[in-house]
Amino acid sequence: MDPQGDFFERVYEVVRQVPYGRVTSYGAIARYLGTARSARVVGWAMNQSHGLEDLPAHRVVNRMGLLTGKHHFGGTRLMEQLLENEGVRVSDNRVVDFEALFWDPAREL
DNA sequence: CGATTGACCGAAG
DNA sequence: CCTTCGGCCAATC
Repeated sequence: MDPQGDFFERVYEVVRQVPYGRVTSYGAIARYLGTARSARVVGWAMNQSHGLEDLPAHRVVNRMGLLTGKHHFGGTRLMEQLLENEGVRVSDNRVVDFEALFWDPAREL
């Protein structure tokens, strides 16, 4: 049961390495993995990550800091609550001070 | 097997 | 400044 191989696994691994109270973007992960132009595939990997509790998908947002994936969190504000629970303030589906909270694996790692 | 979509990003008009 | 288009990879129809 691993049709995608280790690609998705790498994505999950990076997301797991995201520090507490920080957020990253799909493109940042894609760039770190070498699939810079395939940020969409990273999004697909997240789609598979629904059953993964160890995957803080709520810390993954798009490059504008928009909680684009919040619709996939069960149709609730769980994603925003999780973020605010970590001290990340969310205003209208957008991470407040996103630039300061942005964690780039290719830069920090 | 061909066409469409998707939790994106970047450039161009 | 805002809108539109293209690209890139994988999964689903």
